[in-house]
Amino acid sequence: MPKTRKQKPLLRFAVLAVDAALFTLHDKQLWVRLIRVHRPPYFRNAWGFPGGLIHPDETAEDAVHRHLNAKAHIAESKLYMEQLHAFSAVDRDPRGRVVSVAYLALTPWDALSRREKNDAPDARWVPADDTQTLAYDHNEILTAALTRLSSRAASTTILSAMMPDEFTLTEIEHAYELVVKKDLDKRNFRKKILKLKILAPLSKKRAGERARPAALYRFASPRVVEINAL
Amino acid sequence: MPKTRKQKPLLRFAVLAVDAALFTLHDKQLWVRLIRVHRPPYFRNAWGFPGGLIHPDETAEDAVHRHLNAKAHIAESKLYMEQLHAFSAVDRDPRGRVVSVAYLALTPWDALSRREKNDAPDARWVPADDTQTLAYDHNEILTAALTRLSSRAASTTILSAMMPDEFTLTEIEHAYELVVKKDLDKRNFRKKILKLKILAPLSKKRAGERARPAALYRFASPRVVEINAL
DNA sequence: GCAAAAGTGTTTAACATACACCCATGG
DNA sequence: CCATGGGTGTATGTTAAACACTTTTGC
Repeated sequence: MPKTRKQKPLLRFAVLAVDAALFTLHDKQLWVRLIRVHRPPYFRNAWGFPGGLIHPDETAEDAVHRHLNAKAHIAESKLYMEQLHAFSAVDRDPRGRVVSVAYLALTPWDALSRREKNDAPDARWVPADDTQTLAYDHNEILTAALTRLSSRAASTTILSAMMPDEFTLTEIEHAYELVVKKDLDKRNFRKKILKLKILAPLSKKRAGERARPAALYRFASPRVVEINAL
Repeated sequence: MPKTRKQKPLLRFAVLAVDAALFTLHDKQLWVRLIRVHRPPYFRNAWGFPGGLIHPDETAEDAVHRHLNAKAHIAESKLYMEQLHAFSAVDRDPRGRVVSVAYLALTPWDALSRREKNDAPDARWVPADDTQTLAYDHNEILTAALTRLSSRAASTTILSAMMPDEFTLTEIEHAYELVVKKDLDKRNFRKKILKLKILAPLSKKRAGERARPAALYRFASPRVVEINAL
């Protein structure tokens, strides 16, 4: 991270921005969306979260949607968002005083268009635990987002916001294991998640996988609800 | 709550403020600190949370301390604070675009000076579940603060921030009952809280209460830590 | 001696955890 | 027929919840 220096603020008042840590599950990994940050002399070809200023006539949530669309090429279909934290360290942006309201955002991989899935010169998906240095205080935001994601996974159905419409019990077990970073016992996990009644069984199986076909499920409710999971 | 109207913003950019929902426990009630809000023509002799603008050279936390001191006459001795949520509804302040970062703040009653305890023309303590209409969107902030307080009480030692240095098991049981709004079983509560090892017994009792003297305890750690309480 | 609050144990049900083998399919 | 991942049950320990009487003090 470039060193930030105490300096005369460029702006008389604090400016308000948003940042979004957007995650998705794909190919047995947790991915986060990064965009290129090129702000010489402070950041040259660095990467950070999509975000930007809040307009006078929009809420913070509105601003996140707008910037995700413009900078990260992510439309808001099936996007789940919750506010994470307002980051207000005086020197968090070397250009001046910018307070940022950070959001945790989730989307199923399958809900993304081809353009959204693919990397571009100015936007890409990277593994969420890839410990690269990000622009501004975005490493701090990333840590907060991963911590929140993990704790919400254990107490809500938040993972429903990253799962495809249909999935097997093994797939959702892997999703939990990725997010809470802990191996789970297959039999105990299945007993527990089925007893919670948050999944609805589909009357079909996924065949053609050179192994025994797995039963398919979907989340019973499209909403994120509190549970006592894990 | 005064009706807010869509109107031309007075400011070109969003202005950043903080608000603090400050609670304390006293006399078997949960109290919240309110200050007088007099902003004609929008609010005349209304009440709301202490708060105000963030200066360019201070963090949001700094601003909360400053405004609590100036407006609510609360110094920061033994003040516990955690960020609640940034409220960004476009019309939340009828005077113009103001985004507010709200904080949940707690203090023990005993840590307050006489001036801080007493009501004044511009500041007073009111029962937290007193359903009066507050200025701005402060009823919404109050609801969020009470919900957060209750859920944090069940999963952390956050109530230590409102307890006196020494207290009886009955007193802390009443604190939990007030905050989570649920009656607890005396025997089960004592077994559980003692097994958690978050309390340290003092070698004295509280006598002179025209009943059997009660053993005194303090919190073993001054920090708020995660537990599996209640 | 009586009013008031402190203190104390047991039983039952639910849940968490640990653990290993057979099954259905594709190649 | 074999490699792959799907699917299943039991035993044990821990925790949650329900429940009532005796003790110690001040007045």
